[in-house]
Formats: sequence, structure tokens, C-alpha cells
Amino acid sequence: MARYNFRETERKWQEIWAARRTFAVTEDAARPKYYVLEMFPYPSGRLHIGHMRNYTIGDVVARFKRAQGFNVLHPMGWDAFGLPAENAAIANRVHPRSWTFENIRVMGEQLRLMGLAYDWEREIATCTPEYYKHEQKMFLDFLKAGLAYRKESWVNWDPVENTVLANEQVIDGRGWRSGAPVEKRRLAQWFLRITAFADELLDAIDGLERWPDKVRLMQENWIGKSTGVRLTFDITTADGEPGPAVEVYTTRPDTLFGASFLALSPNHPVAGTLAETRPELGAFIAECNRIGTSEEAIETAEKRGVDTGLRAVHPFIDGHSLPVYVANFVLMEYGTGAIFGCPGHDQRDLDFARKYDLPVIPVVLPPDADPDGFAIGIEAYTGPGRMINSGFLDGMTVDEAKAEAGRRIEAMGRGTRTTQYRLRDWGVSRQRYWGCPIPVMYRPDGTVVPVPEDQLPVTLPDDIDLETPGNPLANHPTWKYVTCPETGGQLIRETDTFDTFFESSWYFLRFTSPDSTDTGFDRSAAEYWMPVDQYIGGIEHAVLHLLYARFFTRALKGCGYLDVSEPFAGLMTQGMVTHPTYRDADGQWMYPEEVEERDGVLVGRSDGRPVALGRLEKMSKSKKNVVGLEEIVGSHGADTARFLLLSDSPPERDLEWSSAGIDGAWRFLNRVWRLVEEPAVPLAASGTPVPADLAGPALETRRLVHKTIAAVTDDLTRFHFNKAVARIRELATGLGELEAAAEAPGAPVVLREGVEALVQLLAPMTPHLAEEAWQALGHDTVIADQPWPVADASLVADDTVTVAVQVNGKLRATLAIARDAPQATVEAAALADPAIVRTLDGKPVKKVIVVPNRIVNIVA
RNA sequence: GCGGGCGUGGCGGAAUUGGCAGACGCACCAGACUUAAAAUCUGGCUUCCAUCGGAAGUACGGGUUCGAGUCCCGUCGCCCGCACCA
Repeated sequence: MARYNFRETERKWQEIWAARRTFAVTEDAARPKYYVLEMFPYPSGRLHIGHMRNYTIGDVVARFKRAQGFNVLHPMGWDAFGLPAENAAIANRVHPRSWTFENIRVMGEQLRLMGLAYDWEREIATCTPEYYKHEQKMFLDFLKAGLAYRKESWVNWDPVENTVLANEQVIDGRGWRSGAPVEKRRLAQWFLRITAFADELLDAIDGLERWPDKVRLMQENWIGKSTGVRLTFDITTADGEPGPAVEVYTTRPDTLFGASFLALSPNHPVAGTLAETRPELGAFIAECNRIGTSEEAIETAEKRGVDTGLRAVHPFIDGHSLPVYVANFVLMEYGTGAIFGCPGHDQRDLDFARKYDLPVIPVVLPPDADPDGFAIGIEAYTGPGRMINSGFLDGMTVDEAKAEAGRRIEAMGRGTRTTQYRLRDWGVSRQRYWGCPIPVMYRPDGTVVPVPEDQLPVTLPDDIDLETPGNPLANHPTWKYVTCPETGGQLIRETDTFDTFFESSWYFLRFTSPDSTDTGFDRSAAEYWMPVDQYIGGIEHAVLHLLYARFFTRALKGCGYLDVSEPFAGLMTQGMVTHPTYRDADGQWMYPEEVEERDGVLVGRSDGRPVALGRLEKMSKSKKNVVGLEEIVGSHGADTARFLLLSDSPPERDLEWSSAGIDGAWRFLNRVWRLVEEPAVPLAASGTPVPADLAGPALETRRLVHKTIAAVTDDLTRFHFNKAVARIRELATGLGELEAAAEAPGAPVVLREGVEALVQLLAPMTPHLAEEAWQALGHDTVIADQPWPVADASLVADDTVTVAVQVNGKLRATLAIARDAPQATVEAAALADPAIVRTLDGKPVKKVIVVPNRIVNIVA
């Protein structure tokens, strides 16, 4: 019995595709374009099954669209800057560049083993000066356009990575990669003005119809738009002297009559000034800064404050003033860093008021509440209602009162209605070596001098000391000293490098013209290929990379680079590949292959010591729960692995990796191979016409062939790969049955048609096998160049349909009946069915519902 | 706390979006072929009663409907995102 030889076959076709440049593309205005892109990997060392799933999904889409006649761009490259290279450099005493390029070499070989339809001529690595010089130019353009600026501010400091992190890179108060609790530091940093696009980024989400709702919602929440009022309170000191006015931001100006205090952030300038003469206030502020903003800290920290002695003059109530506190729960980074507290209708304000015994005045009466007996207990009321205790607002709804209060404040000249965002500018400075140098210099007085464009790129020095703590570029003895091109005086280079999300914010543009030397990308090429039609990657980038790239593309548009706003028209977030984790007796992570089961107990393969089974986690190098590519590709071949990864779970769902399914996938591919290579019935010659009078099993099978073509086409269009696999399996079974009925008239012709269709439908998923089978079927073409099969509509719809017959909603019989038969005929046939007659048992029929070609329900 | 999602056999999952629940596969069981094993093929596989055949069943409780896995209300459980955002 013929066994499919995957080793020879896979190598053979990979060589043929490469030699024929099958997947190399150029712009072609005559054909519709389709840009498929998988999020490019960080070259961490080796590829695992999780990567493989991502690339297999993209490859099926690319090959499918290509067969459908699209001019398909499907490139691959390396997100090659990043801290792990520095850590590896220290651990292994190799240069980060050598480590990175060695990983790229190894992982590139792994990728090639998978038979992916990439245009390898477009491969890029972001750590090369040929790549990063262009982003230095982009940065200088952003600087000119006011989209990049430097400012001193409180930043997130990762004490393990020894660098600053952007807000998006802090997850639950911890560094997104190190997991270390983030500290607050005050540093001068470069920022990109993403907030200038807040509204546009938010509004355009509506147009991202082929993005998952979940990701759209996450971006919406991250941008966090709210509308409210900025309002200035006059302040008097304890002695009755005028003090520094305080501006607050509120979304609830309607509740002003219920205000009972003002609260300032500990980092508010007024608080700072007061602290100079008030030691106990200074101590309180210091304490607030010491406690982090981690989840735990917020959960446990109670609302506390210190009365400043200042009084805030109420804008609406003559002669009324409110105490001013410095409070630990007010953020300097949001709004104005100061709030007014209305305890009746905000839970935090209520907690604070109860602690410091401040008045609680209800100003919104819930719809069904008794006006006389309504009071606030321990829970603030935040719902709708009508205003009470509120002077000129009394009787209005909350919405009416918001509008009226806003108007009054503006009329009084005390403030303006504004829009506020949660989104903050993107801090891009990193105090690391292995990144793109920020192309600016400083005069001794701190003035910024952009590096002249003709001096780009600013490249990294090779001789670097990574072991000394601190910023490696700043520690370098000479690199940062340069002579001013204008004055001849000495300048100091910026020693920070860009956040590595900078590189991934435009790599998809670079892929459109990777050889462009003067500019990062060729404008006409970019405008031909962009936007990416289908982008595929992990959900973990829902706000990070995907938001940065959306911003970056707009910023480039603003600087005249191209006329595209949204980089990714379609997005699919594929689920993680998970695997159990293992730890040895000392708590160290173990690789799955180091563990085995003996007498129902997990033990170490080498030492027999007990192993603790951990929870399912995303495959990652750090937890060692990875299954390498070679293990599976080496034992069963790339096609088997690809087929298995597409088989059971829908792509957006997590997939627990187990080796159990591999045999099933391998069995199926061999079954297909036997249908091609040693059919029980010799296939008719290719192109033999199908007899017009085809009937019986051959006709039935032929219908199945065309139904399958239609269904698989639909499934692949919707990325329902698991369903497509099920359909293809059914087709193979059907063809096997026709082989068994060899004497059926027309069988050789239908088998020829069916086997060819089967192979073509499989081609995007198992391309090597499909090519080999195509050749074995006598073709001298490459299947990758074959057009996608088209179903004959007349064969897709059956002449006879099976209609279910229910009595009172319960299934009692099925009826084979001509398709689109008149309702009366269907009804009569249903009522005449013996099983129905028996069930009805003479009971009168009240009503009959007929759903054409589906179901009949008899109500008795 | 706020926002979102999910709950279907032993397991992964399917159900044309309100119309035959469990497609397809994994695992398992039985049989055929074989000296034997592997490979391959055939059949079985939600539960309960049973001979044909019936009854129940999509986390749980209710509702709408001729008809509900699908829609509505409530409960329980799990997962994800944000989080002192004024």
C-alpha cells in the first residue's frame, strides 16, 4: 500500500516554488490586489506551534485568494529589535546583533519547512540601518509637524527591564513583558502626539467592519472619550485672602449643588506649593507617591486626604464655600488633576465624605423615590431622575440639568464644555541599547538639535558594554559626543532608543517596496497594496500594536507620505495555542519532552523525580511549555501539521495542543493519496466529458463534489477552516464509496472530476501533497497556479429534499419530496404519511405550518 | 466596580442564524483481513426504557412562539478587557 512520502515531496515542491518564483509579486493594475499579512515574529530563538498556527491561517487565505485570481502580496519579516537580545547577550556573551541574526537564520529555515507562500524576496529585518534609517527620518518629520515632542513627566518605570514603558505596556500595574510592578519616575522623555488623533481614531473604528467587535470595543474603551465641563473655582485662604484658582473637570455639572468638597491630586501644583510650608501635607504627598498604582494597591488603599485649609467659592450659591483637600484618589494625569466631590452621586466621593464627616446632599431624585424620605445611605445614587435641592436646576432631568449647568458656567465665564480622553500621548523613549537611536542631539543648555537628514542613519555602536547597569548608550565612552554641524560646538546625542513598537508601526508599508532606498516605502506601491486586506495575529495586540499602527499611518499621511488612513481593513485575532506547564521539585519550569508518565504519576524522564502539573498556558519560551516545529514536521510533515492546526478549533478560539490528533490527520492525507495514486477504479482521462444521462451513485457523487466545492469556498471565505476540513473529509468518504461501487455507470469520469476537485480544495491547506497529487494525476501545471474550482449551481441544489414532519413540534417522520413542491402537495403528503396518521390517531388538525423545503409542523 | 463574551456527548467541535441537535474528527468498543502485529476496511458510540419503537435532553428556573441550542427575563458558573478616569 502506497504511503505518502512527505519528506521527499515537501522538499521537492518547496524547491520548485522557489525556482519558479511562484509567490513573487509586483503591482499589477489589471488585477484586483489582496494583501495578507501575519503579525511578524520577534526572532526569539525557535518557532513553536503557536507561530505555526498563525502562519498557516494566513497561508490558507493567501493561497485561496491567489487561486481566486487576486494579485496576492504575502510577505514575512522580523521584528528584530528588543530587550531579549540584550539579555541573551549578557547570558551568552554574544553580541545582540549576532544573536538576533542567528535566530533569524534558524527561524527562517523553520518557516521554509512549512511551505508557506511568501514572497521571500521582500523579507526584512527591522534592526538593519536600511530599515531604521527611514523611521529616523519619519521621526524628524513628526518633530517638524509637532507630532513629536519632549517633556518631563511621570512615567512608568520597569525596574527589571530598567526602562520606561508606555501606558499601553503596563498590564495590571506590571510590565507587559517582565511582569514586575511598575514604579513611577519623573523623567524627560520623547512622546508622539497620538492624542491629536484621539477623535479620529475613535470615529474611524465604526468603519472597521471586518475587525472583531471585541477589539473595536477595547480600542474605544482605551481611547475613553467623555464629555463634561472644565470649571474654575475661586479660592480663599484661611485668612480670607484670595488664593490660587483651581480648575476642575467634571462630567456631572448637574450635581454642583450637591458638592461638599474639592480634592486635589497629590501631584497638583497647588498641593506642591502648600506642602512647602506644611510638613504634614508634604509627608502625605510623599506617602501617596510611594504607594504604587497597582491593582492591589488601589483595591486596598482607603480614600484618604488632608484638609488644606483653603476654601473654594461655590459658583452657584452665594456666600457658600467648600473645603479643599489633597486626596490620594485623584489622578494628576486625567482631567485637570482636581475634582469637586458630590458624595450623593459618586461612590468614591461618598466614601471620602463619610470618612471626613462632610455633608451628603442628594440632588437627583430617583424616578420612583419619595421626595420627602429620600436620603443617601452607604451607596451613592448614579442613576437617572429629577433634580432636587438644586436651585435653578430643580425639576429638570439629569440630562437637561447637565446642559443647563454647562450653559450657565460658560455664561458666567467660569469654564467651558469640553471633551476629555483617557488616551495619553505615546512615550517612545527607551533606555536600552538594542533599538533604533532617536535622531536628536542636545546643546549644553539642553536645546534640541535634530540630526540633519543627510547624516542619517544614526547607527548603533558595536563596542558596547551591556553589563554595567544603566543605559548602555549613555555609558558608552565616546558615541554620544558629536560636533555641532552649525556652530562647531560640542553636542550630546540622545542616548535613548525607540520603543520597539515604533518599528512595527510601519513595517507593513515597507513590505510594499522593501528595496526603496531614499524613502521608507514607495508611495505608489504603498497606495497600490494598502490597506492590508487581511491582518492576522494575536488578541494581545488589541490596543498596543494595532492602535499605534493606526495612529502612525495617520501621522505619516499628515506628513505627506501617502494617502491612506487605516492600515488594516480586515483583522482576525487567532486564538492561542495552549499547553499544560510542568515544574520540577525545585519549582523550575520543564519542557514537555522532559516529562513522562509512570504508573499514572508525572515524573522527570531523566531523574524520575515527581513533576507538578500546572495550568494550561499560552505556549511561551519562558514557561517552557512549547512544542517545537521540528517535532511534528519531522515526524509527520508540514502538511499534516497544517491540516491538524486547521481541523478542529475555529481559528479565533484557543487550541489546546495535544499530539493525539496527529495520527488522524496523517491517516486522512494518506487516504487522499491512495485515491490519487492507487484508485480501485482507473480514473477516466483528464477532460473526458461527463455523460448527459448520468444517474445513480455516480450522479449522487457528482452532486456531492459540487456541493463540496460550493461549501468549502464559502467556508474559506469566512475563515471557517474547521468546517471546510469536515466537508473535504466527507467528499473523500463519498469518493471512496463510489470506488467501491466500481460498476456504476459513469464512475471513472466522476471519480476523475471528484479527485481533482478534492486535491484543489485541499491545496491551500496541504500544498505539497496537493502539488504531488496534481502531478500524479497527469498535469504538467503547478496547482498553485490553477484557478479555484467553480461549483455547477444546477448540481448544488437537490431535486428532492428531505422535509421533516412534526406533530405539535415533535419530529414524527421525514418526507422525501420534490424541491419547491407546492405547499398543498407537501401538506397532503405529510398528512398521508403512515407515521403521522398513527400519531394523529384521528385527532382533528387545527393548523399546518409549511416551511418550504424544510419542515412541516402539524398542530393538532 | 464598569464593559464584553461564553456555557451543546468522554473530548475538540457542528447546527444554513427561529425549522430533523450532536455534521466532521479524536478517544473508546466490536467485527473483517492477518500466523501475529502494524496499516486498512466495516459497524457502534448523549441518557433512560425497550422487540419494532418510545421518552428525556443543549448550565439551571421561567417566558415568547406552531416550533427555541438559537430570542426575552432571572439565577449559577467560567473567561477576557479596563479600572480611584471624576
